Amino acid sequence: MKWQRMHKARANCVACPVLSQGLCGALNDQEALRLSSVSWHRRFSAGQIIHAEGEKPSYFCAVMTGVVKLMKSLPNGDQQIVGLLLPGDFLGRPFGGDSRSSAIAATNVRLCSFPRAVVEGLASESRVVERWLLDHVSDELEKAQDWIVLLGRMSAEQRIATFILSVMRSTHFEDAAAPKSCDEILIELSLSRTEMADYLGLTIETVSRQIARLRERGVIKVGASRTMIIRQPEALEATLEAALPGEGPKSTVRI
Amino acid sequence: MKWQRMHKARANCVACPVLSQGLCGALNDQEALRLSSVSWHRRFSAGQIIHAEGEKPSYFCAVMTGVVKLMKSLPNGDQQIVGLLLPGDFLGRPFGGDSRSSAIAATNVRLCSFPRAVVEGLASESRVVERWLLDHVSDELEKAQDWIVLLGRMSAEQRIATFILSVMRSTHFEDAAAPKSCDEILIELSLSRTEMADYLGLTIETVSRQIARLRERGVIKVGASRTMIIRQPEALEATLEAALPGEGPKSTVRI
DNA sequence: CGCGTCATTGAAATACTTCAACGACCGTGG
DNA sequence: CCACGGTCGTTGAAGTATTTCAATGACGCG
Repeated sequence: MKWQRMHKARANCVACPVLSQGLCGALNDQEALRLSSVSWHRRFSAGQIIHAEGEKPSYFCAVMTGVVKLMKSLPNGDQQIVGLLLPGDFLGRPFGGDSRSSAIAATNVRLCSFPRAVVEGLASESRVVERWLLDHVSDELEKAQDWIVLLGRMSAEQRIATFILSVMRSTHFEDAAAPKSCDEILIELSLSRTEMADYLGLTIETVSRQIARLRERGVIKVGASRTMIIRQPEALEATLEAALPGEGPKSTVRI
Repeated sequence: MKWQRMHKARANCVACPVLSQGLCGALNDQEALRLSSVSWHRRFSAGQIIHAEGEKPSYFCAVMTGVVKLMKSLPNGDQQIVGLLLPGDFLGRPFGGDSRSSAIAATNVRLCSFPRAVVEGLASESRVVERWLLDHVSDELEKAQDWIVLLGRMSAEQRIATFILSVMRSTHFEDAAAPKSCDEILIELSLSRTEMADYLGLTIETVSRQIARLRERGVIKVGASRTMIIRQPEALEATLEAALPGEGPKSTVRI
């Protein structure tokens, strides 16, 4: 397995999440070589603009480490995060025009960049590349639809709980297979309070208060520098089942 | 027979919006023939379930006429519309598994249905089909991101204004080219108040009240059966520019 | 030490929801 | 034909979750 992968890519791709989870894993040797020969790495520190709204990006980027936020601004200065990119995710719309949102590093970020033309050429020639792109965009669409539900129908408490759980699951996904009894789960939020507010459609104060309430209830323990310890994951999940007590969820389909 | 059919589509495709705006327009003669030979039309009346959340749809559908709503339900019975499909749009995730939302006819609907396998086969073989799908899903993602901004950051008044404007633009798009002086624009909402509420992340009462306010201000005139006349489109647009009076939009990029 | 950013907390304001009642419309059946 | 019940939309009054405004504390850095 590992041996086979060694052929696929250059040495510095071996430990790259883009290979294990992202686009590069879908490539054959020839394609991987072609792509890696024109790729280069870029670093951005937290807060730096990777590219601005309205610009046509001249390259595609795969996220290697860190978190990238996609933001939109309103005329009054409000901002809304419309997506978060994690390692393995892709930045830039294939065959698209100007970007409709700006991409900003939420943490320190390492990107693997490829010229637009090369990726588009690869996609036009390779069935698997175009298929991977289609699947990836479809996944992003489904995530966006989940977020629409969150923003449209959830209370502040539920939004916070959802966010914490999603961060937990994205970093401790192995717990699903092996439910260790270590019920003290340490997570790193990687977002400031302001960014959480922009992501969850709340104000910074509401975010702070809801986190304080969870802390007071003993559900979480807030650590320094955007870390937190989850002591009662069930309590977080319980807030999401907003069904009325003593009554199952209404199964009536509204027409 | 065969020679006579070498034009792009069957007779009943001629006036079809899927041909002019949707997938079928991207096909060559051979592909169009292949697809149309296995397609069949279905009708749904308003409120009927086209397919349910969690099921794997066995066919893809293109919307010919009417509006389809994609909905998600919460355990407490709340619902949220996560997308609206208009004529030319496509229903069903290519190469996807179970549907993550249910599709319900919002109005009377006519669909053109194709077996999954045929569309997937076509996409695997034809570059343009897969490209069209990619572009279409990417468009849907961008629309979803715009909706995230609406749900995350807009007031009820702004949501209503945005919705009315979007309906107006989708039916009177030609006005952009030729700004006729007929400033009485008649639109058909094609959504009930309940559906508007589910779409905009509000309650039915709030929707009703906001529409009443617009009517009282003379911005719109509410007609029967989900129609309305827009008298001051500028007023609707003005509510979206929520910039503070006498002051331009803040251009400071928050980090 | 002082300064800036970020987070927390309190009190007041408000936008939206919830609860409740009523009116309009429409097909059904007497 | 009109009375009846159903759905849908409107409106009012009360309640509440969240925002807004404002002040303070914690932390890192020159």
